[in-house]
Amino acid sequence: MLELNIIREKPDYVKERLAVKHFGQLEIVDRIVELDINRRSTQKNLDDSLNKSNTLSKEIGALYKTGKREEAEAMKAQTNVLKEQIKQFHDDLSAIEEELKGQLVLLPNLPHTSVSPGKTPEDNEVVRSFGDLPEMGDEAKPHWELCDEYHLMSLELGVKIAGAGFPVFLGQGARLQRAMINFFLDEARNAGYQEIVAPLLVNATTAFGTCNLPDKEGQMYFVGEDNFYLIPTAEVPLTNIYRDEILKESDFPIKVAGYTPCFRREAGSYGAHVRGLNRVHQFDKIEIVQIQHPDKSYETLEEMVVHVEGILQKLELPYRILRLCGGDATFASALTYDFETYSAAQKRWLEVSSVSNFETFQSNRMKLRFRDKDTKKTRLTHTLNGSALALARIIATLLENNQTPDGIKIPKALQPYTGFEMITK
RNA sequence: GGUGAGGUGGGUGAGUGGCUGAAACCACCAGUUUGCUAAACUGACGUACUGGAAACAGUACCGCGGGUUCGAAUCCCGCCCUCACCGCCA
Repeated sequence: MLELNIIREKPDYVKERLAVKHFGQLEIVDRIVELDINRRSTQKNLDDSLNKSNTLSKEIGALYKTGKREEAEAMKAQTNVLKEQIKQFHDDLSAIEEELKGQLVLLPNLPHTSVSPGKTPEDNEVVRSFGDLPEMGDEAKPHWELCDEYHLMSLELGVKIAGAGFPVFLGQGARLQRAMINFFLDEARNAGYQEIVAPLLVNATTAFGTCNLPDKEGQMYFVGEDNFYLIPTAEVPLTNIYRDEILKESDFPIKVAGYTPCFRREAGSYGAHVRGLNRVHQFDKIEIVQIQHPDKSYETLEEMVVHVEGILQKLELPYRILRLCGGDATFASALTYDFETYSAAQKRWLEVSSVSNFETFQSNRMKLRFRDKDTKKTRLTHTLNGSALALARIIATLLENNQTPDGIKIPKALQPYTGFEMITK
């Protein structure tokens, strides 16, 4: 949620930046400015009326105390008019605030100045690439064939147990998965992140805090019986740990990491390129989250990018980093880097990580503040997060790129975790 | 699931209709004292909104929402949550 004072002070600048994200409903900005003015004058009226009412009440109390009953009774009549006014102003204010919040929640975050105004994924800027693309020719098998051949994963079994898009990992496939989880968590811990195990079900307030509600409501599984949402990413519980907090500057940076399964309905996204593990309803992910001082958040973003790169390099996977253009960036982020690894058999890049700075967009919703040591006032923090890493697709790439006639090679860094060097039949 | 108790500031906890935005104590912060540390002493010490250049002033908030009353942390109603015991259970 954008900060109201930016909209109030620089509505044209806000519109200009929103245009970079190809946000069409710029009239919302004008409506917000209008509502804000109404809100303030109504607030003033309410406060003034309340002030009169409070003053009268005190006088009445004093009169009773000194035994002047008749005078007190006479004064009570005056309060009736005030009471009606107060009720009216109060109702008006509530209505205005409700609409204001409703409008505010519709605006996406303003993009960072480095974000290009492109529209589609093709317009994303490749920041850098690493590693040589594997050349395997046409006999390279896609990971879904490899999974069958080596009995690593079954989507059919998932259908039997749950439904389409719920993979069941088997034997060496399951062990590979567990190895990666441990490897990624160790990497995060070595980089200074506190490891956290958080709930997989969250309430609506939490989902709102990280902007998953109302913006992406249809993307989350909802447990109606108890009004819980299944988390689409650990970002949701991990960031909300700090909701409604006022931090000290010495608390920065807060670095937490957690492994969780992630649940996504992925409504409406079916087709040829979502085969196998490319897009599933449940996958495992290690998420890193940082809460940082506004002056340092972009340094932190770079640090997180370097962290993800380090993992991909240890896994010996060719990757590239994209700076998302305005049209492809997510609703809440100011700047996002996507990481893609190249899958040899599918001959395409697969997104395996997304690292973002949300600036104050989430913290404003969460009322996550810190006390500025100079001004002593509270300010909103910046929040950042990134996948380090998302599992299902990493496994897809790894299987495809490391296939040999004798089996599938496990990268050296992972071998201590898997306990085997090669996946064999 | 059943029964009972309770939700007050960072923490403990007082407060049953006006003098309470809220005692006291603890913690935190600043300072004094002190070879250092500790202790002791002094002071400051909630959040948000509105008006104001600021100083400052007004308003709201004692789980949330409504109600009674001139006036509610305090009385009434609904909801949420927590704790204890019993039952069930990994």
